[in-house]
Amino acid sequence: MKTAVEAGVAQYVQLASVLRHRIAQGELPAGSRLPTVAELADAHGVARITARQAYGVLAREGLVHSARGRGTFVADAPTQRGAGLDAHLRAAINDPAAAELRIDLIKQHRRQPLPADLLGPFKPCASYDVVKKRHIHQGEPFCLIEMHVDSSVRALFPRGAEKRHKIAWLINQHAPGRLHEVQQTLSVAPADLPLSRALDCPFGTPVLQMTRRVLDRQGQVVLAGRFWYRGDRFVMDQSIPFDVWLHHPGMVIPDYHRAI
Amino acid sequence: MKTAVEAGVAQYVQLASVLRHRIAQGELPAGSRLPTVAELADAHGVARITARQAYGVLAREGLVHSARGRGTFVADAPTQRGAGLDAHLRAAINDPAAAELRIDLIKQHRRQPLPADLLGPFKPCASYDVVKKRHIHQGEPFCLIEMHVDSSVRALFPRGAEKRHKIAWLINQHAPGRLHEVQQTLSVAPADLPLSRALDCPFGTPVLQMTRRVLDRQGQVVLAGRFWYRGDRFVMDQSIPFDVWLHHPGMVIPDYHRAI
DNA sequence: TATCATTTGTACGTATGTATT
DNA sequence: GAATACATACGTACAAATGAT
Repeated sequence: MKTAVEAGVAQYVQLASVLRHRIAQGELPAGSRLPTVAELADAHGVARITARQAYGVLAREGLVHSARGRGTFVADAPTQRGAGLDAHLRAAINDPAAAELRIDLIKQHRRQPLPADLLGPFKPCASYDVVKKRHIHQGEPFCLIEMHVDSSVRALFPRGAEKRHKIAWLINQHAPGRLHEVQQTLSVAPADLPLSRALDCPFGTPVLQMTRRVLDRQGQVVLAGRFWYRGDRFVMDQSIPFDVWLHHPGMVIPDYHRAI
Repeated sequence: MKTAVEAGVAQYVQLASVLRHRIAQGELPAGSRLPTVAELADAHGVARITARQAYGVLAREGLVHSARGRGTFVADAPTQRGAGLDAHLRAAINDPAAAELRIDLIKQHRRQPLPADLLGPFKPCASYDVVKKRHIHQGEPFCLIEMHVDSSVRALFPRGAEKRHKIAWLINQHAPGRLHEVQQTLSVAPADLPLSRALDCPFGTPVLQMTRRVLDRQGQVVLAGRFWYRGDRFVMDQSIPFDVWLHHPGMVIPDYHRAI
């Protein structure tokens, strides 16, 4: 074999993932004609068989269909819609008060300590309740979440409230004014095996990983969580005052002091 | 072969990803002893060579080390590679005034109109200068950028200033107080061919894509840009006042009106 | 109808990577 | 480590379906 760009992952799988993404984003609209196998192969510098296998993967997923002599086409109703085009999914991700959202509780633990990496350089509460859950939109999971909530705040929630609402929203409802600042760190990774199962996406596809802390005025970590978003379902919208953005106060970067 | 859990991905890569995940989660703490190759192989129903290859992947990543006759162990300081621990790269990404940053100008155009998707529902300036560039850290590109700057503001910059400073910082220096609000949208994608070349990363690897608008008090788009970050070099740190985050004002989502 | 270019689908031979026993 | 089998990837070639001439 020549040089597998990324050893261990077949080229046709990688090529398929790029095309899958373009279809989901609407760059290749429903019904449109895709490049011929020869064109696709030449464009990416792979053998025709490899390009055809990539189309085969997408065809089995129902995203494209091929016809001898005519070409390969994007399916009429591509089932997978990217978040960029789905306003409700976009709201489910970005709106703390999002309503059109199903929550699938996986596991709960009471009165746990907060892991050191979630605490960071801040003050912990006495103990935390841990909630593992998935957020579901139109029957498909788009986010896996591990939440750590101050146990004493969690005690204020009505029974089963976590099944219907996001936790930050619940805290704001039952302890209004308590939360003061959101700190979050975003990064990107390929899905490993457990994650690809939890999010029901192919192994190795891009995933957005976020850790988030919500602090009160005293700098105590009231809420901390880890989030994993399916890459093809992730769109984050933000609006930040310029001076806040410019000075990014609270930026938690060890060993770094700006020279101004 | 038996049954590949996920076709197109080698089993040893999948197995390695499971172990990597457990190490990252702390289930397999630093210094702890891992199962023998035979145990690991039996536990997952794979051949011993396959299990050994999985350990080989992790060993090359510095996550584990093996010693003949003793066994395989989680590394003492599980070196998390990537941007997470590189404070200067992290600053190069997040700090508008970042200094330790090389800028590679690719192309420039003067007096262009602003593309509709970058303008959004806002007011445009008369014309924009376009700057295509790459940001380089330690000799390696980590970000490809296409910037559109209000031509009249750009005219204030000293010659060649774009080679040394980020553009938002330049605007703030030469037109202080002009910028008012940052709006950005983040999404995730696999790298297509041109992008993988520009960022010098393998085809199909995760990339973070961002579009950013910076508005003045009148709601005019003074600066707009598209950013593509290599996934393995991307870490974004944010700190947002809770009430700003809760109401995410200016969230630009078409066709969505919250029911409160 | 017949012919042609286009395009998918199938096949062969070879080489290498992966996985099993 | 050896023998074996399968998957991936390359190049090439050709058959079959399609649409246009």
